[in-house]
Amino acid sequence: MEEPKGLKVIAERLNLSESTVSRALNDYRDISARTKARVRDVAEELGYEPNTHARRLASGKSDTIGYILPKQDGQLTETFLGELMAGMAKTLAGCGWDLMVLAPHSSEDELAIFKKIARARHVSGLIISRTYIDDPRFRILQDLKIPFVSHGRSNESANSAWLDVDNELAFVEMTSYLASLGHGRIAHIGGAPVYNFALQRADGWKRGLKDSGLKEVADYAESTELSFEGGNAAMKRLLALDEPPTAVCCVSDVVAIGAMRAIRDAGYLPGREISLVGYDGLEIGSLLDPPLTTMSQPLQSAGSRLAEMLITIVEGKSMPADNQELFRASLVRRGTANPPFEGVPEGRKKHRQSINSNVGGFES
Amino acid sequence: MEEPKGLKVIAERLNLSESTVSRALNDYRDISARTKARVRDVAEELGYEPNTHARRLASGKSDTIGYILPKQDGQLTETFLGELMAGMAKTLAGCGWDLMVLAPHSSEDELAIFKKIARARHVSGLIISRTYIDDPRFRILQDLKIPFVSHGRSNESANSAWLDVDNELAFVEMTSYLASLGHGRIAHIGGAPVYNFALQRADGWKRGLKDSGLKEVADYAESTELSFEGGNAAMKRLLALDEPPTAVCCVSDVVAIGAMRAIRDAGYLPGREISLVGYDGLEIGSLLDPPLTTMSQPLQSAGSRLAEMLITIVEGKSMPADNQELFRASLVRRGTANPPFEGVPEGRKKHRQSINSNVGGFES
DNA sequence: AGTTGAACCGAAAGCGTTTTCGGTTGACAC
DNA sequence: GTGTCAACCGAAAACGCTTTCGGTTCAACT
Repeated sequence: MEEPKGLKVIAERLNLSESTVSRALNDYRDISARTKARVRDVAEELGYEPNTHARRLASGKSDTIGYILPKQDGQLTETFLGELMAGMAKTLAGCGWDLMVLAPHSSEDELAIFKKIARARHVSGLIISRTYIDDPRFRILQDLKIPFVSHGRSNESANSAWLDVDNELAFVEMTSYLASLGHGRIAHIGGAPVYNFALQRADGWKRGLKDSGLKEVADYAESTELSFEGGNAAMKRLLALDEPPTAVCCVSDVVAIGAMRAIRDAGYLPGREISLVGYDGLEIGSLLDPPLTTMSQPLQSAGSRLAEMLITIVEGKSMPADNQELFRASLVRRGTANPPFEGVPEGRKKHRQSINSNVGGFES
Repeated sequence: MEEPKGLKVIAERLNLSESTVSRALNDYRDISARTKARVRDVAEELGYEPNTHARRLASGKSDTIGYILPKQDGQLTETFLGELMAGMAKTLAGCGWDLMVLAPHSSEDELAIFKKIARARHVSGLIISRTYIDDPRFRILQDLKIPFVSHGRSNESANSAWLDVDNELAFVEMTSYLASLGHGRIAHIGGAPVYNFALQRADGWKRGLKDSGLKEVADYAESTELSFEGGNAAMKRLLALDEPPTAVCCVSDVVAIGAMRAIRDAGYLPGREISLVGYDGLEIGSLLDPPLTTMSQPLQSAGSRLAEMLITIVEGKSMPADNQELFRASLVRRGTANPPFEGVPEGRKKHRQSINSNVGGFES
């Protein structure tokens, strides 16, 4: 049972040296095809698996990349983690690389992790997400010479590698879509202006308004935290305006769901008196009543692409700045975006009316 | 800039041998306290970080555990991944261990991963989840002598390590709770009877019925896939019964949400004519209308505990069978579980009534 | 004075690869 | 027959750490 493993045994079996076996396995070109074949056969037969640590020590490579888990501050914002990581892990595995996850407790902890990696080099590249508009991590990682790619852009990302969704375009489309339905008073509930995507989405909304020939009303630009309560509160403020919007672009599905609730509580029906569109494409949105119209982004492929990009960078096959990709979100039409309601505006005052009587009626 | 790192420099600086430095850093007891302190100081000053691969090669340990990502077959079932993994990663990091994630494409691929690990030993332990009632992985991992702990039990888990939620107890409590509210006709929408948790939850429901002196009606035991559609379909079947239940225990929140929709579509209001309770404690449930009553399980701490258990097993400090822990789920009272509706049973025929008029009214 | 035994530390042998550097062939040309 | 050049392969030195095994020193007992 205690068979001595390693290159050694397979070398002895073939009367070859260990170095030859090693080079055969690694497909060096100064080994004859015949020898390679013989080596491979025996390796296969013996179920040989090289010792990862020895290999990495000798080669000086780590074949490992790390993914920094976003802090679990929000609640269900992490719905996408599974898919994203699966995407990364699979393509990495395809290249013989490993995926290590790092979960910093705090920002200082994150920095400590960076420093450790810079020295120990046991992780040869990093993927970060949840980028801020001004994100110090870009500078830090560059200074530490740690290869990385970010899921999301930043002001600092001009010459680093990133993959992002075209948030601005998504919100241009979203806004234009609502305008094309006939809406003229389109508001925006955005996220805290520290996150870069929040900024981009707000910009997209503004551009969408302009493209549609609508003017931007200052009161229609709300900003809130990325939560149900945040969306709820923001929507309440919008509803309290003298001239409330007839449609709302929400920075995320969660915020949109909060807004839906506020709309309901005010006696309206989301998608009828007030249309709204979310962002993220959460499955859960389709279970709502009415189902939430939203923009969805690719995740599995994003994870996969992030991994690919990082590998080429780590291997020096491409420069970071040459790896900047924009994915595109796509509109998922469900039930909450419809032409403006032509009915009695007084509905607003009747709080307990039969607002939900046409459940599901939008989907048919 | 190219300072030679390693034990060597710090040894030279102190006129010590590398071996002494190594042992000082690793807190061997045959090194004087004074020397240890000096070594540590210099190490600190130099920002020394041991080379992971060299260390692992020499020591024969890998200090790494792997987590097998559950297959992404379902849709939003992976909501918990972020929290769980954060829990694992953090406690592992505290012990100097790494977390590697593995994402098998298929069952065969999973097996291949196991085999590779068994040989390469670059991962010294595994955490698996989504256990089946008859789960071949337990045998395989034992045969391959790979230390592991499962998140969830199985028929095969008698003498292996696991951490699970007491699913049965949770459903006993859930059922009893509904009974205590006055319900006499309590149904169950369960999951596919391959998953162990599905079985346990069904058992809990049965025991809960018995404990409450209710008899088990065969028609009330539904089984379906873990999705919105599954819950929806199952609920429709229940509603079509001559004597539909007045309350339903659902195997998951997602299923419960599907069921809610079916209830609505039939012209009832979830939580009024028909009560229901979900399971998982998804935040999203609180955003529904009415908010979903559910059982929630601890996740971050589960991840943390899983990691702790596995470490002690890998280090040989405890036997797998001595690491079996049952966590407890807790009832989250929201809006969908209430005393039986005393109103007109004819409500059932009026499809388009004002069913949503008392939105939120259950929570005050 | 001799013995014992902690208490400390150094030398050196690994750990299992990769990789550089030569060395040995044999073929082919001159 | 000497030289040349590929084509192949082996020896051996890393890689940076851990760990075993002794060896020295010095205090404390006989």
